[in-house]
Amino acid sequence: MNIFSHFQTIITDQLGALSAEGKLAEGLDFSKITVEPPRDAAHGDLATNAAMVLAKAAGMKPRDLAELLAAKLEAAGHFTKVDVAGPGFINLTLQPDFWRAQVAHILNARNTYGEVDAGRGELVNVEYVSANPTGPMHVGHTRGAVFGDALANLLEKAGYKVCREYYINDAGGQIEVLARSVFLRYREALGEDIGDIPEGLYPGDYLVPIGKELAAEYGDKLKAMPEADWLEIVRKRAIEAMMEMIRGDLAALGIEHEVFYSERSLHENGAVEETLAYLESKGLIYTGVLEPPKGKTPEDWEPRPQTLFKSTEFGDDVDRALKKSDGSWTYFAPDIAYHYDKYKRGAAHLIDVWGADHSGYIKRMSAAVAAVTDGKADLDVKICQLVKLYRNGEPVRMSKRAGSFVTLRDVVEEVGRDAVRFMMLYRKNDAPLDFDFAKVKEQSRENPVFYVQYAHARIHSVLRNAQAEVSGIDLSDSALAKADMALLRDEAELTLIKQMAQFPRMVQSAAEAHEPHRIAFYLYELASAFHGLWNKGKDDPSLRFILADDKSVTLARLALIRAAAYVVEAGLGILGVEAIEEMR
RNA sequence: GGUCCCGUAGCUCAGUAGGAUAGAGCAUCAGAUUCCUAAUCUGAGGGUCGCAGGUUCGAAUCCUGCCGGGAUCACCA
Repeated sequence: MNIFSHFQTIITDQLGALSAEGKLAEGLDFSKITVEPPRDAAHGDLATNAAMVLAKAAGMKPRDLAELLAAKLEAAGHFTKVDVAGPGFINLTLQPDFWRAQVAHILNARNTYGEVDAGRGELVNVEYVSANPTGPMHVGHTRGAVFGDALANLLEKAGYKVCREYYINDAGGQIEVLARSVFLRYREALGEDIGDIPEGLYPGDYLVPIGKELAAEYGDKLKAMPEADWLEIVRKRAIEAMMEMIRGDLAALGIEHEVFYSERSLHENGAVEETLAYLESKGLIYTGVLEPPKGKTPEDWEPRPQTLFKSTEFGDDVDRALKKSDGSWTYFAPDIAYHYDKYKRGAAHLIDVWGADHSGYIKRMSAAVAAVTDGKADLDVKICQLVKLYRNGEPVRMSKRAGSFVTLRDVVEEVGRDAVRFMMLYRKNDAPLDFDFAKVKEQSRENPVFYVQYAHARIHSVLRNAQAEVSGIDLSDSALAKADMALLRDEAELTLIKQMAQFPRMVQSAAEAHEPHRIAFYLYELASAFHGLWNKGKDDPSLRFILADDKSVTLARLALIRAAAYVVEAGLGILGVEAIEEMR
C-alpha cells in the first residue's frame, strides 16, 4: 500500500463531503493535490497543498479553505494532530501505531514490498544496449545496459508489463566490414600470412577463433567461391558469434533480453517497404533537396534530390532522408519500421535507451513514432551520458584504434557485477559519470555500494547472532510479524519505519519519471537511517537490537530490522544488485 | 550557426512532476572513542541555486533572452 495515495483519497473524500454540504464549490479539479512527507519532520508526518491548489477555483483564501478542511480532517479521526501552516499547508500527524503497523505489512509482503499498480498491466517496450555486433562490449555500453535493465525492473515493480529488447544492427556497412575482417582471419587460419590488418578492418583478436572455425568447417572452399557467396556465409557466422559474445557480456552483468530483433529481418520480410508505403499513403514522403546545415557545411556537400520523410510536421527541425545516394535505405528507414513493429506488437509505451552521441536523433524518431502510430504511442528516449574511467585519480585513456579500450568484462571482473551496476545507477542518466576503480572497490562508508549492502549484511548478522544467543527464539517472518510493535518507542526506530514506508511511493514516482537512480539514492538514505539506529545502540546499550533480558523488545526490534532488510532487498532487486547476507 | 544536455556548498552530486528555513557525502573545523553489535561516532561552519527578466499565493524546478561547459549536425550505425 502506498500510504500517501491512501491519505490523498481520504483528503479528496473530505473535500467532496464539504462540497456536498455546500461549504465548498463543486466540480473542483483535485488532480493537483499532493500528499507528501514534509521536508521538515517537525511539521508532522504528512503535508498537503490542497487548500492552496484549490483556493482560486473555490473563490476562497488559502488559509480559510485550509482551516475548513483541517477541521473536517480532524473530525475524521485518522490523525493525532492537524495544523494549518505557512501559506496554507495542512500538516498531519499520524498515530505512532499507524507507522508501527507498517512493520508487519512489510514482513508480510517480504521483498514484494513496494509493488504498485501504476502501470495497470500495460505493456512497455524497453529497448536498450543495441550495440553493433562488431566486437565485445566496452565500458561505454555498460551504463546504458545497466540503466535500461534497471528501468525495466522498475517498471515491472510499478505494475507494467515489460518487454526488454535488443535491436541488432546486422544490416549496415559495418557488418560487411566485420565479415571481411573475419574472412581475413579465416585465410590466416589456413596458414596464409596476412600481415598487418589493413586500415578500416577490425583488428581485434576476438575474430581469430571465428576464422579458425570457418577454416575447420569449410577448409579452403570459401576462398574458391565468388565474393557474394562467401560474404553471405561469413557474415552470418560472424554475426552469430558476435551476438553470442555480447550475450555473454550481458550475462556477466546479469542482463537478459527477451527479444533480440534483427534489422536485417525488416529488410528481408518487406517491413521497411510496407512501413514506408504506409507513410507514403499519408502523404508524408516526398523527394526533395535539403539545405546544407547552417554554419557548418560539409566539404563534399552538394544539392541532391533525396527521398524524405516530413518529420517537420511532427516537430523535427528538418525533414529526414530515408534513402542513401546509392538508393539503399538509410539507417532511419528500418528503424521506423522497427518502432512501428513494436507498436503493432501491443506496446503503446516505447522507451529507447541511447548514448549521448545519438541525442540528435531523438526528434526524428519521435516524429516517426507519432506519424506511424497516429500519436497513439508515446516514445521516451533516455540518454546516457559518457562514463569517464579513473584509476588512482588518473583518467584512463582509451583508444579504439590502438585497441586499448576497456571492455565491459574487464570492469565486471575487476570490481564485480553489483558494484558496477550500483555505481552506474548512482547518478542521473543524463549527467556525466566518473567511475573510479579504487573508490568503487573501497569498503568504507564513503562508498555507497558498500554502505547499502553493508546495511543488509549487518541486519543478517544481527539475526544470526540472535538465533545463536537467544535460546528458542523464532525468527520466522510470521513470528516476527506478531511481535509487539508498540515497544518500538525510540525516535530513531520510528524514523526508520517512516523511511521504509516511503518505498512504494518512491517506486511509483521513479517509475513515472523513468529514473531508476532515485531508487539508488533512496536506498542510501534508508541504509543511513538503519546505520544511525545501530550507532545509537553503540552509545546506549538499551537501544541494541538484542537485549538478553527482554525478549519482547528484542522481537519487536528484530521485526523492525528484518523488515528493513526486505526493503533493501526489494530496492536492490530493482537495481539488479544482490542483497548479500555477509560481507567478505 | 542550428539542435539537445548540463551549470546548486571548496570538491562530487541529490533535490521526490511548482511548495515551507535548498540537502547528502567528501574536505575543513570542534568534540567523543581504543570500546568491541562488524569497516569509528557526534556536532559546527560553509549557498545571490550561472546572470537578467517573466508567469503566480509560491520558482533551483516552468517560459524568454544572455553567459559558460559538453554532445551532435545530408548519405555512417
